[in-house]
Amino acid sequence: MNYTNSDVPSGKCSVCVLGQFCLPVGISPSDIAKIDTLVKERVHLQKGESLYRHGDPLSAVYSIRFGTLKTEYGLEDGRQQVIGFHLPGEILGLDGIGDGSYQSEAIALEESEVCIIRYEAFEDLARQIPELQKQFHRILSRELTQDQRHLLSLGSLRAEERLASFLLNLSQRLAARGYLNNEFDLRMSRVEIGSYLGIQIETVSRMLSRFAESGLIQIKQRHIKLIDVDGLYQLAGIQNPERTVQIKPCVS
Amino acid sequence: MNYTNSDVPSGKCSVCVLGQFCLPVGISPSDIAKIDTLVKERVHLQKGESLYRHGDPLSAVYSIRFGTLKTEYGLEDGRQQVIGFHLPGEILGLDGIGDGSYQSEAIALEESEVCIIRYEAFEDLARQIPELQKQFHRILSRELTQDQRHLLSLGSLRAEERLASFLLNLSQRLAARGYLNNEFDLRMSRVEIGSYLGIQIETVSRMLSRFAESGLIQIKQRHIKLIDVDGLYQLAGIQNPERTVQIKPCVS
DNA sequence: CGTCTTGTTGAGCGCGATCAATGACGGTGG
DNA sequence: CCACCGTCATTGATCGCGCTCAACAAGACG
Repeated sequence: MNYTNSDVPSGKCSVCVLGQFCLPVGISPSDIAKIDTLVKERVHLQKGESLYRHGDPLSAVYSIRFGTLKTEYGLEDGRQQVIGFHLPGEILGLDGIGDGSYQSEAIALEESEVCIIRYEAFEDLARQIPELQKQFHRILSRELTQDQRHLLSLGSLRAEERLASFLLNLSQRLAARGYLNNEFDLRMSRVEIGSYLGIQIETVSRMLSRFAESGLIQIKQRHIKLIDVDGLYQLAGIQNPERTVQIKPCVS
Repeated sequence: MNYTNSDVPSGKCSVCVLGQFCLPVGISPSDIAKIDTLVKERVHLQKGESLYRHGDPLSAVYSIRFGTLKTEYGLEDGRQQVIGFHLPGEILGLDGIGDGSYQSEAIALEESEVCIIRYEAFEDLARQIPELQKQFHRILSRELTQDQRHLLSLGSLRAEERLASFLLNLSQRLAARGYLNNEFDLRMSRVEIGSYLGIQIETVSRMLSRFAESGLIQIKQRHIKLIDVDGLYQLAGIQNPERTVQIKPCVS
């Protein structure tokens, strides 16, 4: 783990391109300057490095500047469950607030960098800036919703449907960040996808091949291209939200 | 749904026996008095009634005074996943904060009563009482941890293990509230347990019968008695936390 | 008492797990 | 540069846990 204490412009929230997805949503420039004083340090992680481990005392929460991380939750017997994959602008370490120590482990899937948000100081600042408090609550709440969708997937969907909704969820989140969303690289291995979806890697592989055969996607190793997005939505058991938006104006 | 606007003593947080599990943890009596002015209304629910539905605009979060509720998350095609079972002192409706409308539906499993916590006013108060803010964040964070355990269960455990850890989790939460924790009534149907655990009701039934045969539990309809708690922990793939506590002093 | 809902138990099947072999890269050293 | 190796992914063959379908039992309720 490589700590960087940086006062260069790119280290400040006020000029960070992720402002619209990260903590500073809906906050006035003068208040963002206050956040700048709070978020001064960053951590640089190589692929495979841990940001925090289960049981580490909570001192900070983290926002991803670039890169991808996974969080996983382990059993005494060694079995591990991947809980989430995390993209730039997302906040990590929130499960440490409850009991003062992280419950999961966060590991970089590629070279990544995260901003350190000292938690004590952050809570103080959130009390001073109502919009910051609101945004933090929104982030926590959306994290809950994301986990609930994940629970629905593991509890009620078949392997095929889980994989389809996983790909679509990833695509949506990439799109929200302005990345190319119908063609991207999977930063996680088949093992990690399988763990996340509660299925075996052979099943992941087979389903991806089947999707490709059906003309829903193209896949070469970890590079994936979504061809028939509507078809994927149909498979996932949910409607394409973009379609819903397109149709609404016509009926109302 | 039956609204009650009550100024009787029992309606106040300051005298509520749930204070130690609910919002007012770690808050001074004078500050609890402020919470009293916020939490004046309650809702009385009959079995089967909804507290809120998916899409309802968020106006409040709720704390359970008595009774049990389930939250579930639905798919367009009708499939539903039970996300959680909720006991007195727990906060409901947190998934509505993210986008201003509830993402799940909360339904009473028995006659229940919840306190209405107007959300706007609550956020204001949380800014004035640092300990209230801290406690709220702890509650949100623990909710995340609970969901993560649930994900581990659905993603990595076999049916038998899921059921064992479900029973133990319920038992722990009942114990924390001072209820009898080795003998209690399941407030939820087999269908609801099955949905929660991502297995079919026949499997729930069979596993319970098997547990009873093995002498781990006694069960008659919805009344359950845990006989061999350590055995259940072993089945669930986790260690009995009470044992860990007992052993620790010896080795250190 | 019959009816309806909820839970239990049995029999057979199928989805996805498991075991196994092969293929595709990427890195490393000769 | 290619040969070698380790890791990761794909594909096939077989197995088994849990699903599905079905019949029956036990309460709950009018």
